[in-house]
Amino acid sequence: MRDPAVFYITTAIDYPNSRPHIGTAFEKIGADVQARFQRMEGRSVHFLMGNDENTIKVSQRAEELGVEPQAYVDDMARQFQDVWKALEISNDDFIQTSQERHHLGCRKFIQAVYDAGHIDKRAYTGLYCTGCEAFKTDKEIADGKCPNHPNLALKEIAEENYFFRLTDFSDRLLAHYEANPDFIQPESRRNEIISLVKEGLYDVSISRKGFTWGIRVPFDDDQTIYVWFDALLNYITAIGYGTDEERFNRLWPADVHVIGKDITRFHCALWPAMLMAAGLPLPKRIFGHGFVYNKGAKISKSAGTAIDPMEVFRIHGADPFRYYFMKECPFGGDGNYSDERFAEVYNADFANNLGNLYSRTLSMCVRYFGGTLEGAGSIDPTAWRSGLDLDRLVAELRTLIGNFSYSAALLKIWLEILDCFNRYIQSTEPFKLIKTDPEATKVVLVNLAEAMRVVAILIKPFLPSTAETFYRSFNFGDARAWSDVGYADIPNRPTIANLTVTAPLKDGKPTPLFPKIELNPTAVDV
RNA sequence: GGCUGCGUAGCUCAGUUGGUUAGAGCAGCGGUCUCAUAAUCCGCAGGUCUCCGGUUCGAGUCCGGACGCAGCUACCA
Repeated sequence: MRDPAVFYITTAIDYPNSRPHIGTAFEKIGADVQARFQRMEGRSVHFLMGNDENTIKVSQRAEELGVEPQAYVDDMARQFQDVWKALEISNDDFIQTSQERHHLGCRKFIQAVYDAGHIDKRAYTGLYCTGCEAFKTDKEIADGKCPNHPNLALKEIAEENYFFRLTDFSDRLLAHYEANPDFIQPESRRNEIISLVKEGLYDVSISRKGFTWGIRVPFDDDQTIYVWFDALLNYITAIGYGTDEERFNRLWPADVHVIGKDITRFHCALWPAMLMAAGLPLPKRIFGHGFVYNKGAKISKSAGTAIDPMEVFRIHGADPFRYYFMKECPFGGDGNYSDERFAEVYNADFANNLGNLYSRTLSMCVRYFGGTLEGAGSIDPTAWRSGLDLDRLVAELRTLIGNFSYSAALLKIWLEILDCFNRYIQSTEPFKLIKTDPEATKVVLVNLAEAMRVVAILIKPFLPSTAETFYRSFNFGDARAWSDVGYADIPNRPTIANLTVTAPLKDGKPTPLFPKIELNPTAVDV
């Protein structure tokens, strides 16, 4: 039995044919929020990401560029990781499927499945383009021709390939879905997969002949392992399958595979069947997230004013970017991006609300008390949240985040915590109170500082930088290190005698964290 | 063509096993405050829940159909 404190989470590995785009980023952010949250809950998290490099397209692309495939994929892997780092993705590992650990694990796996009798050799018939020197799938064919070589006729060629007997696992798969209702999420995806399997699966071709880039089939040197059979295995080869069994047993099975809704079938049908064939345990959960559509940008692109969503975080920072997608696009469903919508959300939720709370709180502490609230430790800091059932709220948030309901969680934090925070200031009016009763004002400000601390913890999984900035704006870290703080710390203020503003100030005022986006006045049609 | 999902306020979405006047945020409008990034706070307005039919004492919620949108249909998140 695996240690229940371990939490192993993965994302889909990406094709390095092009740079990371908004869809891939959406997935990584969603998985990252979960990873960060689980760490805060005290789990020993292992968060894996990677690139899918054993495809024909990689070798073709490398050839076009005149570089070695390995050099090409290494460069792309570096570029991907640069982006993930800029988005504050906290993955613990990044696998490239061209790495030796993956090759060794794949060969061991396919051999095990072969030995167990689930793989056999059959004729594969497909349309072959002599120009590309490759088989073409239906999708790659336009009007019966290869789009790259429209003058050449496609040839129907039969080739001996290895097939995985997926069909044999239909009943066991259905039984597993039945026994484990949470295996596939959200619910709609689960229904789709069940009906897919009920309609009948096909045995799948898992090898190809005559390629040099890729993983050799151990029991047949002429063949390389083909796409999905190789790609899915990254989840186990990355953690030591075939190279470090002790580590593998410590981490497997995965707690959740975070994937796009388009590849649920591979993860929910093929992958479990492969694991069954090899006698390995199945992952506990597979979450198929939705897609982000880029409607607004498409429209404004023609006007030449579009900002590539992937540039947004370079302009406004990773946190507003992360917030936008986690709040505006329900993770299990689809969402949209547009420059206008981004600006609206940013201004309303970041500039006017979150960032402004930071400014007004710190500025009053500095202005009225020189930045130090003496004797804060003996002041009750719960008045700001009177009328709010914080314990209940935190419990709800934990459930929501654990279920990937990020947009609902963020909505709740803004609506119930931040609004409560603002209303407390409004009702106590410390800016008036200071003229008549400095002691009472101090009590209010100690409460505001405490609200800052609570907000910092609540937003930590979503907005790591902002959360840290909030927490470090007072000297809370002297009593409880930021890196250790989790939702369990929310009810317990660390014991600090004097609260001090430690945030950087300029002319006695904090620098606005999120300067408003000035909206271009919309052109008026006359 | 087949399968799946969706269609609720100007925009983005909540609406639990059908049950009282359909909810929220943003945008809009009016007022208020001045600590703060002209932010906050209070209030107002805004919906024949795509359409047609059915089941029911009662339907946004269930059933059938129409229209529209999206995804998948076996190697693109």
